[in-house]
Amino acid sequence: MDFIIEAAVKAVKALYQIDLKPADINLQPTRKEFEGQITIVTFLFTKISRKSPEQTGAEMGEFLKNEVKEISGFNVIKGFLNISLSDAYWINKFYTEILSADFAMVKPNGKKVMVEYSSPNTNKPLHLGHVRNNLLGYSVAEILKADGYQVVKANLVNDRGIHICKSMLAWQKFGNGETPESTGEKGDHLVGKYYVLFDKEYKRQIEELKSFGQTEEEAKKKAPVIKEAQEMLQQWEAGNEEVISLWKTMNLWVYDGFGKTYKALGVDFDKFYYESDTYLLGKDIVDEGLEKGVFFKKEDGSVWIDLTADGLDEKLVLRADGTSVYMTQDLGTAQLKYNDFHMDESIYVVGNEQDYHFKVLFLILQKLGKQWAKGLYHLSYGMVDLPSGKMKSREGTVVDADDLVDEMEQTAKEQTEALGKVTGYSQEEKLQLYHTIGMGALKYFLLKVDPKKRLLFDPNESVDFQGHTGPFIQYTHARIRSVLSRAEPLSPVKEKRISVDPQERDLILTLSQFPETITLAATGHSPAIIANYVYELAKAFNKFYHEKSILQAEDELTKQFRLQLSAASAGVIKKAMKLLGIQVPERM
RNA sequence: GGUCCCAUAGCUCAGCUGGAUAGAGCAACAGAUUUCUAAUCUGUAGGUCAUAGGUUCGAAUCCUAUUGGGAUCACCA
Repeated sequence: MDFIIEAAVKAVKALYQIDLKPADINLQPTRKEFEGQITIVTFLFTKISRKSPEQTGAEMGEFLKNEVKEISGFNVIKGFLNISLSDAYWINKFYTEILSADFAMVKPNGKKVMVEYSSPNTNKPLHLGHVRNNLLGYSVAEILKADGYQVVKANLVNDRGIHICKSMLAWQKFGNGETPESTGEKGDHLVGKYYVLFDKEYKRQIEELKSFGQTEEEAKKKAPVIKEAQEMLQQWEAGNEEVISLWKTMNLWVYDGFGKTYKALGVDFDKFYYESDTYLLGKDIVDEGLEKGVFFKKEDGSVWIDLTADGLDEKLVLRADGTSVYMTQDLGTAQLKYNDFHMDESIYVVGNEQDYHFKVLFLILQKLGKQWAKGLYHLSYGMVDLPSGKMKSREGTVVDADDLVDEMEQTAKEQTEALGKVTGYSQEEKLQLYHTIGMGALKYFLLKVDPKKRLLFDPNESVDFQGHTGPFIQYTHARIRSVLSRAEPLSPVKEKRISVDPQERDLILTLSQFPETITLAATGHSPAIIANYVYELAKAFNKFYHEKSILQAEDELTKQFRLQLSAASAGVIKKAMKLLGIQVPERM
């Protein structure tokens, strides 16, 4: 719409002899209840023109209409100049822009970005909170790709630490040699079961000690199982063969389980980092910081950074005994990742409870003079709550990711069967369809919301399949494909149509916004922008579909035009949904 | 207590760098199918945009304060 802005600048110059910058012109889409497609807000110009908004608008409208051939008409309501663009403009936009092979294909921008997401603990299965993380990370990566970035999807697996030892210990004590093979249980669930068992035993021992007169605090420290777990961690760090072997075995079980969940969710990674490899990193950065005077040492030997001047606190970066803390590790890992890929930007998809941590992490790296630190971004998202409150994996009160996937597929199956839509499907096709629809509903439900807002998930009410949902958009796609399958295959455009109906024009307008929407979503790191866009598109198509006949169009040229328009709509829907990690079926 | 985030219709959410009568979906009610898939479409009803000030020609949007909810301020990760 740059040509309108340019012309408006010209109009102000010609009418009122004032030079404006393009940024001074305020364009917005015309509201549906008014005639026109694009609106110039003219309140600003009234100061210049010293005339009423109505008169100013009318003068400018008249000038623009004469100046710009694409403008076919205008109307003025208060300070709003509503401009109608000619059919020829929309027709041309459709044939040359939207139907062109490279529509919404962005050229590589030469930038590399890393998206780190998922980052699970290997002591328990994934739950709904992880699902939000995975879907967000995957989608943001896809959106950045579509916007021209080279993307590295990374997963930093938290595979060591006291929490892992808890599962291991409980399995040793109560497991009787159980394996995923012997029980048929998914590996991550098996391990998670022992994590919960540990906690039960731990709590029992605490109560026991308390009954002997110990305080809660003492009991928590003295309970035999926690001591054993701590000992196990020390043995792990010392490289005790038996412990390492058990650790490897149980981690493999978990990875096998995670692999299945990732596959069901449709997410993947280019690079895995393991904390067992990285937990000792960062000490050289501590030395570097001490040298540069960014860090300082306290009497006990612990190393700190003073961030009070930045409105934050003093923060520990290395313990007195020389061992790492979380921050030490993350400093080291950030450097490692940069050394590996030299990316321009790096996005951490991590929950908002770590806002403070990342603020500090990025600030420290900047203070250390790391040039690449300015490309770091924390994509913070809100927690997923249940009506009953917070999810607690130690207590087993979580919405399990695998259960959720199953339930979604089951609901999709029930809905589909109730509608009688699966005649002529093979068993395999049915399962595939239920998966596509179930996941479409779940993914859309989680991604349409602004990431930073917390999300309330009611498992009983489940996820809707009607209205503003994934299946609604999938259905629109399927319906288009159905119409197209009834027509002859599309042939290259020989003759162009010369007029458009309002529904067609709205559809062309919406389609044409796809490229800018991708860029908007990429810069804002927000799949929600894509989700809301594709919903608008599906609605625009449904309206068109409802009011205009495609196969029974008035004449052959109109029919061809509408088929092309439908095909283009299906194409954009498919692409946009792919950016959300959602597949669209051919039939449903 | 310090810092950060959130608050829009009964419910779930949009509302871009300030612009028109604050929009969708669900739920409620009323309609549309001998016609390309009704998981659709059309209409009715539903709001003091948490509250109070301020900036502005104009504020849901920006600023300040207050209230409510959440997170964080670990030698846990």
